[in-house]
Amino acid sequence: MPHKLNQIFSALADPTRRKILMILLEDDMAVTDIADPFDISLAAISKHLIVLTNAGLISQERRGRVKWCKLETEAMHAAFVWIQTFGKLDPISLDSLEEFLAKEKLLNPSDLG
Amino acid sequence: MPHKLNQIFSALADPTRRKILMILLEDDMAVTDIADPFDISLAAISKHLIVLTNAGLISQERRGRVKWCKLETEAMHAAFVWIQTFGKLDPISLDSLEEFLAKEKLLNPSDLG
DNA sequence: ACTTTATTCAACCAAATAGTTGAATAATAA
DNA sequence: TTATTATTCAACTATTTGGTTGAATAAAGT
Repeated sequence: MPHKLNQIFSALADPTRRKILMILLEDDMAVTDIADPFDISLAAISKHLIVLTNAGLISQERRGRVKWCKLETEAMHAAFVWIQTFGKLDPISLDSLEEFLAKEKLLNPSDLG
Repeated sequence: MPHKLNQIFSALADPTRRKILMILLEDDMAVTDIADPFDISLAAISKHLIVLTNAGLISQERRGRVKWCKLETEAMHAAFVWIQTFGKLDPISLDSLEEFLAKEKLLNPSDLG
């Protein structure tokens, strides 16, 4: 029973897992399809998905022999709220705005990792 | 040279480090004073502070024999922006931009007027 | 000069992490 | 039934992590 935030931030700390989350932004997906753009084994991806599931960042539902993965927003929101509550963030920064716009345009997950 | 977000999220994943950050919200502090409320060794705290420093979440400045630690907001902001951007990637919308700006302002109410 | 205070270093340990490979399970297709 | 496909399990490895202790360094204070 580790604190949820531990698991959430820990899950987000890995670039492969962040990339998986971005891929899932596009659509719900099967494990094999998620694994496709990566160079690591399917078993490794499977483990990453378990970590993401335990953190509550995604959910997995088996239908037939395929396990569908979908984003769950609540956990990410919890992390967001923690940071927001923490406060002390800069006032409107042009930097972050530019970064935001750049990323909006790209939509290439690998560029955001 | 791991990705900055790796280090930031990884640093935030540990409850001791999150607590240290909150303590530092109150004021800049020396290592020993930060360590006071914890039950672990000073050396362990020292290591945590190095992790936080490497992530850019705090800075340390030696004055005399005391090393002063202070929050640095930029790294936290980067994590914040990443999460926020994550939620907004789906549609490229003016709405999301406006929302982005609105939230930026809300973070620091004193800048509103 | 000696002592105390503040912090880190070095060596170690146990547990966790991210990866591998090969076998196992489970559902569908031929 | 026999393959094929989708996913996980098991066992292993290398690296990282969070902690310990005791010694080392550095700057004051007396």
